[in-house]
Amino acid sequence: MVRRTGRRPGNQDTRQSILHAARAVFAERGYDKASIRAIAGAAEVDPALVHHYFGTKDKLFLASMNMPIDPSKLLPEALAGPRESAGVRLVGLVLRIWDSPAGAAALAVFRSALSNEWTARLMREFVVTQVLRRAVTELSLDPAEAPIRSALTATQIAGLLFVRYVLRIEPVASMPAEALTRAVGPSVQHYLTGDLPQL
Amino acid sequence: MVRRTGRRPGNQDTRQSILHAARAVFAERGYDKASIRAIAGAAEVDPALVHHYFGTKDKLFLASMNMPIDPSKLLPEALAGPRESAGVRLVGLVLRIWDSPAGAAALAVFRSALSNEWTARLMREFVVTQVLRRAVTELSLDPAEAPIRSALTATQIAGLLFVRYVLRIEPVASMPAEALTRAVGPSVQHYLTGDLPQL
DNA sequence: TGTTGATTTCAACGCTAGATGAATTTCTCG
DNA sequence: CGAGAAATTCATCTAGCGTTGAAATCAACA
Repeated sequence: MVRRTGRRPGNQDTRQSILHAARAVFAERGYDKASIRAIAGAAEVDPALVHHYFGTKDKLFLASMNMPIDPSKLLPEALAGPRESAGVRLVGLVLRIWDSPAGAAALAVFRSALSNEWTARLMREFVVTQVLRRAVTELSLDPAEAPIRSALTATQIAGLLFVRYVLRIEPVASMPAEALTRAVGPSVQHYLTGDLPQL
Repeated sequence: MVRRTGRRPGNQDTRQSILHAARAVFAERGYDKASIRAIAGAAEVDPALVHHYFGTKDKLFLASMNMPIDPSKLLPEALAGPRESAGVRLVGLVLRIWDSPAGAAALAVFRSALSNEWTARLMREFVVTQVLRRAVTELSLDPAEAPIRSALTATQIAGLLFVRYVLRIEPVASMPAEALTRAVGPSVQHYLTGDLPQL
């Protein structure tokens, strides 16, 4: 048994404070404009401490995005049930996530995806492998049509998030999630299981 | 007639080169990551010259976005015709603009809209006052329903642009515009003139 | 108490950014 | 030509960034 002397790990509140501050600042400003100094300031901590705990800014970003949402648990839950209402349930799930406190992390990735190339790649891979591909198998779509159906679905959902949370165009910005779900769900439903025009 | 002595204005090539370079770099990198130095480099010009002609970076951005597209001429053209196919024509117009060389300027605003707050406001005001409001009157929508209809339309179109030109998710990224128009047009049409669920 | 090692701070490096003002070149006209 | 104004360049300022390494602080153990 290795008897370690010296100060025991103790105060890891600060590590958590930094993570919380990082999520908030990344969500508000996006990856590039969120400075380590600003995050440290929000956590009332010295900037160097951030590096001491997380190394680089990249790693901090990944660490702060890591915990929040697990689509492998949420998606099947939303997609299970009648195929005819999967679109509505999917939109509802997305809005519920984004409106929740955990949605800050998702918004951070979204905001960062335009200004920064590697966060865009991060988001693209996440969307494609964790969301779309999963939805495809869950709904047992025709493999030939699956890519186009999921990409079209992505257009409607991405646009919804863009207008509601980034551009904040009214009345979409402050509508209750339920009403928005009823309005947008059918379009998604159509992309998932409706007739496709000849391409 | 005022006869000014000294060197006549002459070489305005450089001013134009700077504008061209600015549009290209802004479109590729977005407002924040497009540096004056990079723009000057692309125009093969000293960075200070850019300031000499345009003052600040803000003004350069506005100047380079100024000429390209005039929605007051294009929109009526696209919206005129049967109401039942206005959605398809609108999507077709948008894709034609973005695929054209002039679309670089539009893409610049779009890319910049997430990373920078005042460019987002710029885009929001442009979209609301120049596009949506115009479309509303052109289609003579019910004033009570107009805001929600145009905002929903914005979600679908913004998402389409986001997935096709920013995230570049296949197959939407490289589909011919016509096929995409056929796939997405009906959704837009539904938002413009279809039945709205109770809100 | 004094050693130890984790926690936290301090000061600084190297870099890039937008912006400025003086200096220099280049052209046109009297 | 040479004066004068525009076009263009040069050196530089200030500010912020991520990052680093050494120093200081602190709590638990021997």
